[in-house]
Amino acid sequence: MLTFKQLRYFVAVQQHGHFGNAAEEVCVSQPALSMQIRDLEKELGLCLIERNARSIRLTPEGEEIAKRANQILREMQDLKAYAEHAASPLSGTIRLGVIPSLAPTSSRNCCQLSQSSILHCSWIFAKH
Amino acid sequence: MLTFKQLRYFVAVQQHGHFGNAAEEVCVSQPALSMQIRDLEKELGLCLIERNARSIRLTPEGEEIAKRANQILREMQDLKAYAEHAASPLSGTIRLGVIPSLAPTSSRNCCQLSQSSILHCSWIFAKH
DNA sequence: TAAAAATACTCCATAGGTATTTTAT
DNA sequence: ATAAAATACCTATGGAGTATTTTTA
Repeated sequence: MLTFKQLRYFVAVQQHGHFGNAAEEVCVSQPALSMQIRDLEKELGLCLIERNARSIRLTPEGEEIAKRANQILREMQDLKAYAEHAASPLSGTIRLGVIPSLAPTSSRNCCQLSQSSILHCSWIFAKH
Repeated sequence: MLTFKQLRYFVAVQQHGHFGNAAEEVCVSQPALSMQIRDLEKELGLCLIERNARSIRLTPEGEEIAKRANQILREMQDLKAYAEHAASPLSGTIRLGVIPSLAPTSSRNCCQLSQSSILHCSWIFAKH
């Protein structure tokens, strides 16, 4: 099955043009990364990388796949970022309650409290 | 680590509103799917699904994650589709050679061969 | 000859399956 | 009482590491 790991490793290879360095970047051994790249090529039925012993170059198909992989990885990061944001205790819809006597009638439901009022407020945070 | 599999299983749950049916859809047992969903929620630090024994509903965060997951899965499929297309023996840039004697000088590099000429052609496909 | 990727081999983590339990209606 | 998800437990697959080999410039 096509996996994110494979895409991550492949993008690392694209960026470094070097299996060893790419492996270091993603914190695995060079053989581990090689295997994942191999599985990816097998999975897609494509040769993604031209190996020339001294240097590495992506095939045209490899370039296209890399572009798409990068996009997918970005969206994955966005998803994670959204989750972190949503998980934060200060996120979500917040209902803010103020002791009525501190807020002049005219300013209820507005942002018209004096500084001293604010200093004496009871802040009631309710996660939506 | 956040995985493609987790997103697939989660989207299946969204679509079926039922762990068991979702599991069947993705061809794994219900416990296997439950575990992956659990891992996903743990990974994201979010509750994605409200379990109410008789029914299931996504949380607001779950809905948002599902939307993003669907988008990612679609791009993943696009990537695979592209790969299949690129892997096809008839894809890529094709250079077509014709025995000169069969093609009138005037029509070289054009599509002006007679039917009989075409029938006698040597077709030379060279994958770019 | 040297640098880099591929291969061989071993080990452990984890994904998945079956059986069972828990929970809420 | 029943339907559905969670948990427990076991097994097997495969992913990762180390050591080594192959390849080509």
